[in-house]
Amino acid sequence: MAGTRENASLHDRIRRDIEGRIMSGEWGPAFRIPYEHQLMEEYACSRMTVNKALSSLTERGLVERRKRAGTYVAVPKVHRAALDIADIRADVVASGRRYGFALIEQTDREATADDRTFLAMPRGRVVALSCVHYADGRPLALEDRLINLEQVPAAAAVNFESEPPGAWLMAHVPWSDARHRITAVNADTDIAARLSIRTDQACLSVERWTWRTSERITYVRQLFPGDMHGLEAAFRP
Amino acid sequence: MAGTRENASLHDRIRRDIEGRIMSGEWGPAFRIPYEHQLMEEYACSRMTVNKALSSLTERGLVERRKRAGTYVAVPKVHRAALDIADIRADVVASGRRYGFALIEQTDREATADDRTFLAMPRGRVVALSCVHYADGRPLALEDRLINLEQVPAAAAVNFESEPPGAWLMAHVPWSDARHRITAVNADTDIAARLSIRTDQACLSVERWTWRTSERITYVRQLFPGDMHGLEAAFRP
DNA sequence: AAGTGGTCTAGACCACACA
DNA sequence: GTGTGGTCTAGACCACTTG
Repeated sequence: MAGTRENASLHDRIRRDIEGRIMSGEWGPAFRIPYEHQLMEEYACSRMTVNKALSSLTERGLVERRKRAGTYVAVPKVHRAALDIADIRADVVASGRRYGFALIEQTDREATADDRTFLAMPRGRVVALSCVHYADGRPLALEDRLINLEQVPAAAAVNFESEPPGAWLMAHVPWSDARHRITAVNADTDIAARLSIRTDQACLSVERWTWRTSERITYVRQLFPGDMHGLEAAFRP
Repeated sequence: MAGTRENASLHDRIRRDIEGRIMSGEWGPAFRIPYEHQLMEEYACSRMTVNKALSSLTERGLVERRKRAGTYVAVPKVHRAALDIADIRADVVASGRRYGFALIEQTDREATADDRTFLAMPRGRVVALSCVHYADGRPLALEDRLINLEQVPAAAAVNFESEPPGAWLMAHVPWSDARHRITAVNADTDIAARLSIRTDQACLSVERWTWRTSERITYVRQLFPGDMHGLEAAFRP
């Protein structure tokens, strides 16, 4: 077992040790991990240090702790993946491609019935946007967005021709929560025309509802040609 | 500000307080959060307690800490979403639907060139599986899977007609890391036949490579009809 | 040079779940 | 009851970074 990191804190080393034993299968699911007092002796440290390591493992879902019973290796039930959905412009620029942006439509209107559903607002004004993101000159994504003007009045004064709405919102509006829905859809003729793909081409649809406290800030649907874009997700943050 | 939870630990309350100030926009991006010593006085507690709250916020990506400089509200750069990809059988059962499973093919073979690429193995034997998952009698997903027999020799003796491979692996094989790739693809005639959908129907493709330490355990691709299945992701791990 | 956060200690009391 | 983990204290030393 070469390659153990030297420059790590003690609680980090304890965590890695236990993690290693779990990952290798040495300590299988439902195995009872030594009590904190035993680990204290083993590592010759205080209980807080041991506790920090075990708490970290609990947060990561690798172990389960029950008072009086002890700490057990968890039986994994799901693949928990961390999906980093970046602002499209930042994503394109970061990958060294040339970013382009075209605003199709920007309207400021009293919320329609659909708008009110998507933004869970009883009434008020919204900004509705349609735009296309380009990477190296090719259409990368078609974006349809609603912004709740009751929550983000400043959005009414922004000209989204110069700055993509996602980037503007990310930088100017604090948000606390978001839900994503990822599906696959066939391009209709309109979508196909916007994205320069054939009708019926499979597209990845990423929908996102963004909250601040209990109020919805924005709803967005981004459509990516299926052959041009995939979401990559790594296991656990 | 009603509704503050009473039965929470102190570090939890501190974390929520700060979280609330950030979410509400009161403390915007790049705002300097009070020093730990100030928070100690404000909450009349020890530094460790304050530190625990701030460390938690750091892990969640809401603040950034720099020695000598202080703690600052982070500028969010990505939407980090936690994607829980459950074992399909568990998922179907949990949603109250009837689960069905059909094994199409199970072969035990010397790894082909493709197999070796997917599993990053120089040589050895693999199990290759094709199967269909059903929910309430309708095809929900087409699954193609490779299992590295060098790493999971027990898989050679399993009859996957009675137990879906995903469920078996989840319960029997410890794994430490996984990568996911999510794309949209058009169904070819073969896929369409297996899933009882029309050719060209958009499908959600979820590919997963699973590691244990540095060895790859399994590769799987699951295809869901785009109109039958979406992935839901919540903000934050 | 000084002040920040990172880490750690050696105790302590408590709630809770199990025997 | 008893022993577990959950939480907290009042200190301490250190590394790092910035003024």
